[in-house]
Amino acid sequence: MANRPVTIKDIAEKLNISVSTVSRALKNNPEISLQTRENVQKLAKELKYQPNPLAVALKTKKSNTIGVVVPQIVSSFYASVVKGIEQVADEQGYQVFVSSSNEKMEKEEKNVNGFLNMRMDGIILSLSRATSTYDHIHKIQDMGVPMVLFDRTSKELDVSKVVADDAAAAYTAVNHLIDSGAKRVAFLTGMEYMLFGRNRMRGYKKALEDKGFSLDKTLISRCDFTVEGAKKAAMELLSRSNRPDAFFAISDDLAIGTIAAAKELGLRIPEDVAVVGFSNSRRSRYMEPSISTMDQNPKQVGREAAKLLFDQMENKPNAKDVKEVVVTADLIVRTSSDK
Amino acid sequence: MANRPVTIKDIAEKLNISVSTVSRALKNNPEISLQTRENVQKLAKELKYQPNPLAVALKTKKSNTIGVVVPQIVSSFYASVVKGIEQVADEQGYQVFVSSSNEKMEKEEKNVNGFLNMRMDGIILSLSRATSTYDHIHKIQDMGVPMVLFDRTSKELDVSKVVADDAAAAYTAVNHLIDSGAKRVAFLTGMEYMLFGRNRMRGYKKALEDKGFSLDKTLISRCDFTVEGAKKAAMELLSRSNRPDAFFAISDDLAIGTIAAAKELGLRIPEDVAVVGFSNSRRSRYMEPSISTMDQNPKQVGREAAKLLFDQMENKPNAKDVKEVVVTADLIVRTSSDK
DNA sequence: GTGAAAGCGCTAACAC
DNA sequence: GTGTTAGCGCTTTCAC
Repeated sequence: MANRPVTIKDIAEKLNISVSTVSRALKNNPEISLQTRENVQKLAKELKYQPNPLAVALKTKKSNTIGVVVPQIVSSFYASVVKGIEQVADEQGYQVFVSSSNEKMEKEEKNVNGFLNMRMDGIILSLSRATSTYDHIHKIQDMGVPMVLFDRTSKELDVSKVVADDAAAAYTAVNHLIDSGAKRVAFLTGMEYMLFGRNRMRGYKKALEDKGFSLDKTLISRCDFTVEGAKKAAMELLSRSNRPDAFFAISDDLAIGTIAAAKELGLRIPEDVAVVGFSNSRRSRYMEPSISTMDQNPKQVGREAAKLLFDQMENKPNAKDVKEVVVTADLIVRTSSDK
Repeated sequence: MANRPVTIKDIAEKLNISVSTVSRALKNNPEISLQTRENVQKLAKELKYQPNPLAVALKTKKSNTIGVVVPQIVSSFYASVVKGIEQVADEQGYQVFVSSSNEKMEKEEKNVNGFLNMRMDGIILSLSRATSTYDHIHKIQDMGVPMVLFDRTSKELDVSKVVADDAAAAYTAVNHLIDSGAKRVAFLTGMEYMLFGRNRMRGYKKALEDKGFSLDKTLISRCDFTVEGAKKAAMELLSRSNRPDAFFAISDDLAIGTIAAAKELGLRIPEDVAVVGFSNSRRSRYMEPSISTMDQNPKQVGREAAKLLFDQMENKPNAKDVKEVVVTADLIVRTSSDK
């Protein structure tokens, strides 16, 4: 048991050469004779030699790893973002480590420090809800470690970012509803403090305006951010005499609630009331084949963030510039399922 | 920019003492005079000294980290398990690193090797669907690294495991339905190769038997593992003259499909047809307040796995024994929502 | 009570 | 083409 891992020194001794020669031969350094290189590589394979990344990192101050800090791991949005990051990191031969802040600033700081201490070569992070000071973020910058923020960012931070264009997505969604014949599009949103809610409302209003509709404030409804809350709110709207003929709901839960309300009232979807929901997860799309959704493209967010990070790490021209990438959501149109 | 991290040596020089003294003082070693200890610790704080875990790990062959390999990160089940692991690791002062195999054996091996190379002190792993050989698992054992398997395990592996008791959960669920008045409980499951499906079926049959019901095979329905598939299957069952008055569905998607079918047929839930679903995610529970679900307790799975791992790491008596912990699911009973 | 020295596994000047 | 040496930041004998 407890096999000691084989080191470069073991190889050197067996071959009666020096460790530096082994080190060079392993990296196929042309200064070393082909003969020696082959011998070394062959033996390394036989012995199942694996370089000790700790030693390498300690020496070179590079670990070939990147760290990702997300507010929560139990979230299909963040999970998909991570997947996107992993894809491009994989291509670059980097390992990805993920840790979650659980929406706590304290944990976020701990995670960041852990990554920094581990000498990770780059950090991708989405701020926790509780994060109010940015010392740990500045520390990353002070240490010269490449960093990219995504989704939950802050204007106060002078860092490259990847965000979703919520207003544009809402604009697309509402346009789609109107183009499909809707005359009275309701907007179902959450509490006012939600930034993306405000942005999506902006897109909603802009779309109405551009289509020549006047804004009917009674069609805007706020509810708590749950299926039940949405259902209640939608029930109210749909029970009116001049009920809306379409809904744009800013989350998948709200869309689900809306559908439930419509069904309970015996309204057909999308004939009587069309619905576009906003979605992070595939599930909500499958739940109700008759509604269209805006897909936030979380994987794309991850890919873009990773690309930005690698640009910085590779020190490409202008890599140090602070960039902001906007990922737009896709409208996934579903036609009514055949019964 | 690029602030060089402060080292033990920096402290030693400023205080005109040796690095070894600093090292000892930092760990509050009583051999060092209180005076010196205080000086060192004070300066360390001022300078924001952070030990370099790479150097420590290289020297001590201990990294104070544990690695978790999951088949997928986009899954509320695994995400919750990770959360449970993080909770107990946190208490022990360990950092947790997560990586996902994406259901590929190749990636799983890579992840394991990465963790091993990083000298992680323990590994918690759930096998990918594609894993067919166990060399990488045996390697962990050969290196004497503590390990715990969870959820997707293998009888061939002589390792501590944490699993869910699917049969017991199904037994509880079906009992609940019968106790609530059901006379004809349907069982909605997926393909035969799904081990947990078979186990849940066992519990279903056992519950019927213990309640004195004879098994009606026409009430067992297999469908593909999607909402639509379930809906179709449930429609068929519910359209019969002697339709079931209750369903036990082995996943949340299947429960959702069942509900959709019942509603489409104008049947009330739970009055006309009661449903118990199996669930990993909170969402499905909120979606339909009138159905009860079995909650797999994923967080508990994580906590148990971590506990088992730390037992091994701390070399407690009998720690080397291979243990198997069974986590049972909770029945979450929901009563019909008030309209 | 403190210091000197060795060494963890590796890389990279600098020799020759 | 290859070896020698120093050193990354830390811990840990072994001295005194």
